[in-house]
Amino acid sequence: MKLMILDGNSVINRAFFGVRLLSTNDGLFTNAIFGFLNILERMRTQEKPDALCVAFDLHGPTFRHLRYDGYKATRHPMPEELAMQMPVMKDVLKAMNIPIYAVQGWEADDVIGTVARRCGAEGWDCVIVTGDRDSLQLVNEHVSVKLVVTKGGQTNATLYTPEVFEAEYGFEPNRLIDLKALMGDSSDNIPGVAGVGPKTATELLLKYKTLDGVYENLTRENMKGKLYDKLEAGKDNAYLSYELATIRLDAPIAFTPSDALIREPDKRALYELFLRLNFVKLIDKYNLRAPEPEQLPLVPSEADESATVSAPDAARAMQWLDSLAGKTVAVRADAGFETLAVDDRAHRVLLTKTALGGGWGAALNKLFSGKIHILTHGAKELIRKLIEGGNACEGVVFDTELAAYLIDAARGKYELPRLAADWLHIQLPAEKELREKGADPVHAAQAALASEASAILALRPELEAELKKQGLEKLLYEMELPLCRVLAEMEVAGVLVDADALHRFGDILRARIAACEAEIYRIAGTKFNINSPKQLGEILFERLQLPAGKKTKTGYSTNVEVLERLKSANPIIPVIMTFRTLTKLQATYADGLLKAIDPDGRVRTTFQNTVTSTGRLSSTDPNLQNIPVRTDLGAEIRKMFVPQPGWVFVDADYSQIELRVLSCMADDESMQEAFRSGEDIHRVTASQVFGVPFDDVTPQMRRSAKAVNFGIVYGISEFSLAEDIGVSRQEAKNYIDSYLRKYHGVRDFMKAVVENGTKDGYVSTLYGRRRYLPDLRDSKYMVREAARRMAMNAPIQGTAADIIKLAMLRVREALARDGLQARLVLQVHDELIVECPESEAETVRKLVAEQMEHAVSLPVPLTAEAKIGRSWYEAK
DNA sequence: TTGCGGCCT
DNA sequence: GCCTAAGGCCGCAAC
Repeated sequence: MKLMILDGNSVINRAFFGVRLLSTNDGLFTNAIFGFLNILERMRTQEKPDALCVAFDLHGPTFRHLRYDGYKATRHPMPEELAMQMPVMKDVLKAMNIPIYAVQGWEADDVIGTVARRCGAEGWDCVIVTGDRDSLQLVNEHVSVKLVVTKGGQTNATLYTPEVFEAEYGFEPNRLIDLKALMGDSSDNIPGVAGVGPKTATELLLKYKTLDGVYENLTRENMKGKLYDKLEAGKDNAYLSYELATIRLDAPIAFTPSDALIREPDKRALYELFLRLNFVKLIDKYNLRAPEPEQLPLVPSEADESATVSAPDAARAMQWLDSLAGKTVAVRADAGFETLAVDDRAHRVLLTKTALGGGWGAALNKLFSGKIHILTHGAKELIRKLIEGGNACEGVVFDTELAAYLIDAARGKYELPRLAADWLHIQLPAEKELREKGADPVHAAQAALASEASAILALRPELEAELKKQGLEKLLYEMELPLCRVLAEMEVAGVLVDADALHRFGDILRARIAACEAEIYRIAGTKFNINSPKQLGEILFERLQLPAGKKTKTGYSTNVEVLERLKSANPIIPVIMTFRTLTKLQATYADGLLKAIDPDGRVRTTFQNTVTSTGRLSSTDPNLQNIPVRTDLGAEIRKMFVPQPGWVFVDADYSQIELRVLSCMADDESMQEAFRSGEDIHRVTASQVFGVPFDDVTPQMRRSAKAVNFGIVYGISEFSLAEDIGVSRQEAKNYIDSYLRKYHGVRDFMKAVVENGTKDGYVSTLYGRRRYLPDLRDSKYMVREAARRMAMNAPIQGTAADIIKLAMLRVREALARDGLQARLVLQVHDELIVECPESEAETVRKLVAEQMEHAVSLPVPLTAEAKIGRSWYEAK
């Protein structure tokens, strides 16, 4: 039989420092618990013990402290982030039915030693899992130690048997005590013999076997040089250390190995704990069945005793909807928008196209007339579906997805089951599981949908309280929620793409690509897949013997920078670069865009409003925020984006919005003055940084200043700046230094942002949008530096994102107010594109620029330039 | 699914 | 001495 005992404090410490800090929503960090369980399970799999228990230290002095004041005096206090996890860790172990042993006044090591000895007495084997080498002294034929080591995020364990130990140390395990007695241990503040370190101590032990042996042979002949004096002087300390270093085998615990025989966990309790900790995967791993979801009343509630939900016919539905005026309901739509689950707290109703028949549209119009307060998950999507169906879309007052995004934009995912687990500690019945339980497909889907509606209702107060706590209410109610309507309209509107022109452009590209291909194969002397970085690398750096520069983790790097350096080394390089450009345009933009054109000739993107960690929008399916513009050939694509016949585009973009925002947030008088002067900002910066009169700024100086301006916004490093503008690191450093001397408000701001971010755990935009950056406290330099750059960039980028969102609301409002047909079609971070009848062009141009410029009031002017054109290319 | 490369602000 | 700019999306190759 075999027992495994874990040194709880030691293992949880390893876990804490080995796993990234993650917190649940109530501020509890969970990384150490997660890591502990990982280690526990891995060790359990490897060792297959019959019994399992954990030993912990308790607060307060031990007999060692009483024996020697200095004992562990220099020990670091446990970080608060770890301390808060300890009680929960113990709860988890209790729920797992794993016994915990701890004795006041004794260390976990002594408890472990005692347990190990009792195992031996009963004829059991014992495996000790710990991160602390001290326990190795316990190793014997019955006792082994799994030493847990965390290295670069990887946790590994080495099994120490007597043989392994002796091979490494050269003496038997319990001589470790003698070793420590001689050399001491700085981490426990065990003194040892002054002047004797690991080398001398080991040498002495190899020669004289034990501490006693050393002192029995303490003569000037045996101990050369000052060693004799050192040992002589340190004798008391050595024996004191021997005592302190000895793990006791007689701790006062009631224990026999069979007490710790492995038992089934308390599944219910463990499930609750894992939910609280967000350990969703572990719930599966430990096969913890979810408790039955709470049964909510169904409609007709008295009549329906089964778990399925029934749907009213049109007459009953309309009657019920009438009764909802002024009330609040949660609404959840299915993917096909043929069923809406509506929960008004008293009833859960399914409005289905099938049951309502011709009354479907009327029911929707009543539900979304604005008289009923609607809570939903994914308001933009819901509103888009309603607009597409030509229905009313008023009254949406809360969105659990948007709320969760504002609360923590770094999460990335905000599915309802996850929110329900996090905030309500319930597991939503999934459609799949309901089907497995025997519900027919339709009813399973409907029941799942209905429980989601109920979850929305229950989530609202929770999320609202958190929004209030974080000061995010205005952002939700006055920015994100109203913006859903605007975004939905933009998505529905789409933008016209000239498919014929795109086809013609694709044909031209195809021909040029074929020519490049032939030329590349000719020079290479063989055919290969040029699109494969692997094959291309082999051709360039092996077959053609070009000097390989950077490497990626899978092979040679073949990106533009590498190719750029090789440009003159071989004529194949420029052709490959051209090939890359052409195939990119062909695949992503010509072919890619053609695939996305709807039957009416328009392309409809999805604007994601819960994706970026800074508050920006993103665009997918297709991405219309990365249409080429930089190169002439690429910009051709923009000529294919056209207004409908008789209409024009108005394209307005903010000038230097991020730098203007920075000047305000940093309260930097010099930079603000530069913007108030109305002059070209990069030129002003150049003149100030290089200390030359404005009129003497050379194009080169302006380019450098522009790069520094960009770099500042991104959280600059001199290396990257040097790389970017092609100067020495020293020169780049000089630029940055004189920049920050001139704009010292910016310097102070950056410093403060990082400091506050580290202290608070998050940084904020002018309007209170947060970004959490726990990595600011990471122990690894690189991780911390990356977080610092994010801390410096997020408030700037995020505030600019807030401002253009407000501008979009104002533009939409003003266009409607003035009865114009003009409509927003695209947003590209600092740019708005509006499509309008030719007759409205000039009015709209002025209106859009005006609304953008006055979206917010700042100490510097915000300027927006708006142009009119017959294509995106022309209008920009 | 991951890695690379490349397009945008 | 670390190895270096923020935020995205997508196509292709290769596993």
